[in-house]
Amino acid sequence: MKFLERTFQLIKGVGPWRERDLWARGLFTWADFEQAAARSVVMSERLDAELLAAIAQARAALDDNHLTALSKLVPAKEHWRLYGHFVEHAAFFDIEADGDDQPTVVGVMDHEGIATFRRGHSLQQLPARLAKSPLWVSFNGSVYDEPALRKAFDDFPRPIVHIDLRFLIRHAKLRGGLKGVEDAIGLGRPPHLRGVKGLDAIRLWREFNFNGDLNALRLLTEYNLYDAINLRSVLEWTLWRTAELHAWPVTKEPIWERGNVLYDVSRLVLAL
DNA sequence: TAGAAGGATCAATCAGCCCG
DNA sequence: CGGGCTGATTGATCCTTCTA
Repeated sequence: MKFLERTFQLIKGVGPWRERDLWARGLFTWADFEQAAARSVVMSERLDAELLAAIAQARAALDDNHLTALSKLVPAKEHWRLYGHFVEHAAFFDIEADGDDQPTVVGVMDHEGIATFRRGHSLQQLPARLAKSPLWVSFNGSVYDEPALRKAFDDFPRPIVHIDLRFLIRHAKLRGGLKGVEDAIGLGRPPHLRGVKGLDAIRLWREFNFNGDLNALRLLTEYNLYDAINLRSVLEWTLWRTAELHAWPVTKEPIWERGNVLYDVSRLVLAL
């Protein structure tokens, strides 16, 4: 799906309003605009010239896989459009915490696969792992997870782009928490994970930490990894649905299948 | 070309929301 | 609950266009 080249919000002077206006005039992509601007004035001489230059810059940055340059050209609100071009550089992550917002178990899925990090064991390796991915995906992570991690670590890495699904799902006319969204789009979880919620994570951690209950840790870890993994399904579903709602032509790319990764989850949990 | 009006973006403020 | 960012809202500013 080509989302990036359908936005014109690349310069000061073109916001959501002008963009909608261009779409309404039949200009949907950068190429459409370039053709129209070559024939006559589209917005104004000055804005046309600036937008043409910005489009050229964006094209060049795309060719170079230059995420930093692109993230500066496109307003943060539209950063989700970059995902399709940088799937290989994305990290999906979710944290569990104790009652004091101290991270206990953190799940990550990136190009290398899935990984779990736990306080008192492997949590110190988390910053290095996340630092490998310049694009982060989370649910409410810009509000909760990232600040909590920043508080827990002296020098925590920063992403170049952080896509927070909490706000993105509104593009697909959805609201609510991650679990609710999963239900709404028919994304399943195994029976023993149904009904487990964020607040249960606090209890499960205590049962492991104070009583050494290994089953509690297993359940907590599995729950956490499902949170992280399902982010990808929810994100891709949301993008697909957004395209559908806008009637953007969609080249049918199947939504990511979790199968192989779910097998890895079982292995990882059993190895605890 | 100059002045003014209209319209769109931008900046600041506020409440809502979802995380553990 | 406590935290804190996003998105909606409102007011201010900039740009463009119209008229003479």
